Amino acid sequence: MQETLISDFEKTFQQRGLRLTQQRLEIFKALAGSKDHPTAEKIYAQLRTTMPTISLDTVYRNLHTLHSHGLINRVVTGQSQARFEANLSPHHHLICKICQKITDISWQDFDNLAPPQDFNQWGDIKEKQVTLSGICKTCLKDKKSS
Amino acid sequence: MQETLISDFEKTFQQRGLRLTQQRLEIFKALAGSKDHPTAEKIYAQLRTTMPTISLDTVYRNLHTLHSHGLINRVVTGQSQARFEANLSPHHHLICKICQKITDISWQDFDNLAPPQDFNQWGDIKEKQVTLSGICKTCLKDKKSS
DNA sequence: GTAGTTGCAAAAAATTTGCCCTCCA
DNA sequence: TGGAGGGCAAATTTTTTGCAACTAC
Repeated sequence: MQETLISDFEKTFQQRGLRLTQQRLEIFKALAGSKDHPTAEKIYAQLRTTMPTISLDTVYRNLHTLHSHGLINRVVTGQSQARFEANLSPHHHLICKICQKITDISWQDFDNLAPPQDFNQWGDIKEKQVTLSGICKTCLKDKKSS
Repeated sequence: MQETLISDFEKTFQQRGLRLTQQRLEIFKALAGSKDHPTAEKIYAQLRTTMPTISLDTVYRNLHTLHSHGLINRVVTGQSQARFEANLSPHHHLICKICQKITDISWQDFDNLAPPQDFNQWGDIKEKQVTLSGICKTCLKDKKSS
């Protein structure tokens, strides 16, 4: 399943005339292999352990490239630090206001809900997604004990 | 209606022991009186015309203060620059991927939809909101003509 | 070979902080 | 009048860019 993702990734690269560099592959693999919607800094820190020469600007540059080619998503949050994910299938997010942890969720009933007609006057709607925010179990416990 | 907002604002300040300074009032009024979900920079630029001595850090500081006291919202977006609004009633947003314009929308059917039970295991959900993104009419036209 | 990419360093953009003076409660 | 808040400048944080060297195609 991960391999499928990666071979799709390689194909898309060829189609677009982008070069498949080691760095790009590693950045994508890091995203595809994690569930925590990492920041650029986090990806950088992780990759440095196995690829000590990679630079932070390469991570930023490629997150931007991958995003603009629709290969990764930038998560819609209320934070200023960008968070990314390789999961492109429609889904939604739960965000903890304290620890900023992001959890993927699916919400079938919402997905089946058609937006009101008049939204179409606005223009061309490409994505609809729900952001739920609050305080996660772990942070609730921490609050009580402190 | 704006006056109600502002008097609520003043009351909340008293209750919390926060001081009602000219700057805070102007920042709040700028937000309450605009529909475009401005950034800190935009508010600063606007206020400078009538209050030339206000500083950008005061704007930032107070947006943070107002937000942490629940008097304003930070809009959930996929941008890194923070956008704010004084509209605290539950509503949703349409965001243009090109010009970044944010439009308020209401979506009754969604508001009536209860989140799946199992989301509650996650913790305490405080807000649920929809972000629709795409390309607005104006940007669609610009694309065609270019 | 050569255009697209990288790493380095520096710059830019966005936001926060320390310090001292001011002004609101 | 005491202390929260403002303005200034400097620092941090997050992200972008210019450029020479490098490498995938």
